[in-house]
Amino acid sequence: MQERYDPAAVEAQAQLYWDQQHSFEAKEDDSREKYYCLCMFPYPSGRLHMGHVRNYTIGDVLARFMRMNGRNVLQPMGWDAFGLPAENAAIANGIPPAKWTLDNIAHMKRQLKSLGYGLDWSRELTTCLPAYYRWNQWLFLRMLEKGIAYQKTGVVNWDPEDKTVLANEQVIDGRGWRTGALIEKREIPMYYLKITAYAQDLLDSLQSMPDWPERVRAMQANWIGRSEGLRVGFPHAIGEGGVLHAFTTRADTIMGVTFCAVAAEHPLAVHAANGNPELQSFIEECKRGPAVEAQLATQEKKGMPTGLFLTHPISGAAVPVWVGNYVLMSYGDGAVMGVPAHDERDFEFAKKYALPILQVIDIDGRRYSLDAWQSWYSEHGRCVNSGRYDGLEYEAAVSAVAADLSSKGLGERRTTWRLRDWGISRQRYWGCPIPIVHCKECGAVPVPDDQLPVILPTHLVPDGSGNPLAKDLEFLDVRCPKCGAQARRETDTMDTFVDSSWYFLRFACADNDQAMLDYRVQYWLPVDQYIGGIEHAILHLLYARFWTRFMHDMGAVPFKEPFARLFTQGMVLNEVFFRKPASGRQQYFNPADVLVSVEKSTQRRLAVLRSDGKEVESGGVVTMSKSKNNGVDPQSLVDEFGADTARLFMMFAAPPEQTLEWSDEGVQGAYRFIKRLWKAVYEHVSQGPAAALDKSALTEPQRAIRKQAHQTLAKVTDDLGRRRTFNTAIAAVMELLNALAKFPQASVQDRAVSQEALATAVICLSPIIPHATHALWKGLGHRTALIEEPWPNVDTEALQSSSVRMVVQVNGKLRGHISVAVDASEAVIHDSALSDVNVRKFIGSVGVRKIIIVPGKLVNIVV
RNA sequence: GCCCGAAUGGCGGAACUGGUAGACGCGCCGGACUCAAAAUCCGGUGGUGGUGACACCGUGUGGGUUCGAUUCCCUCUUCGGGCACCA
Repeated sequence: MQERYDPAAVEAQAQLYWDQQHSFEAKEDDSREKYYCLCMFPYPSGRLHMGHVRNYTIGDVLARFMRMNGRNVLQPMGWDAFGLPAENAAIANGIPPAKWTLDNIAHMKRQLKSLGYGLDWSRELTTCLPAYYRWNQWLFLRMLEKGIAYQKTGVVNWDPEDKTVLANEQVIDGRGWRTGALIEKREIPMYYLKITAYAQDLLDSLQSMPDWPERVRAMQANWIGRSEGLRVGFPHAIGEGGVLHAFTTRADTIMGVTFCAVAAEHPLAVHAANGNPELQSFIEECKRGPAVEAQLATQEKKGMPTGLFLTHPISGAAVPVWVGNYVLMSYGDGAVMGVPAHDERDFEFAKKYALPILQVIDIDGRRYSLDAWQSWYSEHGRCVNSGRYDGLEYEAAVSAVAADLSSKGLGERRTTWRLRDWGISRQRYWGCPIPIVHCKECGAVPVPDDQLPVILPTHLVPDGSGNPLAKDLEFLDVRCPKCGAQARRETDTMDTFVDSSWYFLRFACADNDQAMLDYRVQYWLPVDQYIGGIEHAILHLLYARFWTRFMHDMGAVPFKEPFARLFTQGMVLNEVFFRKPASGRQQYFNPADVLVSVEKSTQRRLAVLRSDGKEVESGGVVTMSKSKNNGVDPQSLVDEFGADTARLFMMFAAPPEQTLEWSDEGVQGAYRFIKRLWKAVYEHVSQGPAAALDKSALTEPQRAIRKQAHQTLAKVTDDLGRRRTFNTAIAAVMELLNALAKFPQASVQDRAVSQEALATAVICLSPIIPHATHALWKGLGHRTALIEEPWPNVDTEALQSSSVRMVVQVNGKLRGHISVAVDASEAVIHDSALSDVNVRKFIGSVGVRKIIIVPGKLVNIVV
């Protein structure tokens, strides 16, 4: 073998071998247990970023590990190729999104290959090609048939200058990102998918998904947000009279209602605004407000009285109606009953507008003060000032109120969900066309299956002024499928989350051009291990679970949950640097181009741009992203040190589930380690072949090394297979190598033990640094390729030892160590611990009160 | 604002089920090799006190449970992720 570690040569050779052997092309084989290992497919933004390298290395380590454990592994890859960035690039450079996207894919595919991932490229899929997206359209039509897809109006961000719809991301401080124009909200017709029809099932199933992280299940459960309460009716004589409905989970506080607040879009608000210009302009202001929930929740709470009154359903008192900018039309009935005494938001609102606050819940006679909100105000307690409900506890009060309201026809128990239906219409070019034709006579007509796919033209170049599809006559002009009259194609495209909601199914049969899915889905699915960033914990994963349920209900797949086991990797973060010009867009600078220093006198951190030496602002440490320009290009690592070093460093830097703040200090250490391993093997084999191991004739140091080798194997097996802490697995192998470096190579059995230990180290690292270990395995004299090697078993005999070292504590503080026989009795351990000089010093003349023994570990003497 | 996480040496992190805090790596310091440097190898490295054995302090803050808490409970702070049209 070569003396010098040459990553470029070693990696090219290993990759060539895998290619020639078709090592990663997965074949269905009923006699073998399958393992479908899937990483979230990338958006082809141009180049791989560190998040990709982290994601795909985790996946590859698991895939290779499971392969060595005998599983028939499928690890596919594809491209989430529709989306906004392609249009932005088109606007900036005048290149059609199709060309930009496909070029990016070609480059990123080369990068993935250079990293040595064991991917089955024969199943590659690309969502922006008709071969894939035709099935989006086909399934959308099935959803229409079942009433799961339907049309209603939705609100979008409208840039009046560019006359275009903007994504939330393109709205900065209420203004369009390109024009700086004030953004308006517009209501337009859109298609929705009825995910709420599955709300209960999506929630319930979370209970029986033990192999999903607890935190992801908690986030999804909260997102679905089931809440049980009462839908209360407030009768009124406004207009032709009627009932205003408001949902509450706190019917026990109903006697504390001093106002009701409705959303700006609510019919009562609209009614009141008629002939009330002041209210009209307030409603307009609310409508201009933010569309994003985070901004909505943090904005100042404002309201205005409508001058209208409702009747309290129990007391009959008059209740004023207000319009509140914090009331969401999309939740419940778009109205809330205001109980300022026991709801923090209502309290704040009532104080601001001098509305009465009436305490109706008491907890242990605590003193209620109107001065400031206290957290106990919203806790469950006993009704007071509530007439016939006085003295009732929460449950009893809610039941009593429910019964009374129900008898009056003014209330019913109701389950409400936070989850809303999924709006999939996008007024954008670079997405999957929604297969609908608009006919003057027939209305919205679904495109018949035999006319699918509706092909997206690929030559258009968006210029920022609206969807180019809407100006493309060749696309627009169409005959109505029903009546044959001149008609117009729908120009909205689908949300890209549609594409990613079923791609994992398609990998089973990506080559089938006759059907969306086929029999192979039954062999490969569900996905055994899904791996992706924690940022997808809710939306993508919930949409995929919903989509799979629909397909299950139409009999297309035999399961409801697509991902048996989920692993969420932490984000890769880096500092953000920017300058904000007096006008125009914020400009971001890559951290590589920024010099950070600390001023000695003031301890102030100073960041300057290398090119002009002038200061830039720091925007904190956040996820690496193209839009914030704080990414680090992993290609530079691969170019300088090779793929194995990049992989090893990424896996060693932090446990995969944890957030990783980028720093490339330590890359050298990873490289150095591979070189040391290489050198250790080289020096070992250059003395000729090692003799066979004779386990019965080992010296104490030889036994010790053997023990450590097998302990390492046991730890790595557990760390890779169960704990998924690749950093500690690597550390264990490093320790083994450190021990081996101090181990003499004098005798024949020394060399035999070394041979075994080195082979163990190489095998243990092979899922992580597959190229170098591929070469080292051959170097160690093996004829077969490492990729075909089964994962070894631990020799439990090697782990045996006769004595054990125990810690001795006095009152929980470490005071000494003892070494006793493994099977020593408690009495022997006592005597041994009490005879330690230092221990005796701390016991002194005080009597021993208690002795606690943790077998094999520790003795604690309590005095 | 709401939901979900996280916080340990100069830095990344380890301590898996409540039982030796700081494994492993980086950096730094000292040494070897070298004309010199790089590379490599050897030794040291939480803080304070002590020549030393060793002692005391120490896991974001404040409290609690326990023989024993980085680990469990409560409080607060800071940071990260998500909030439905970025993907």
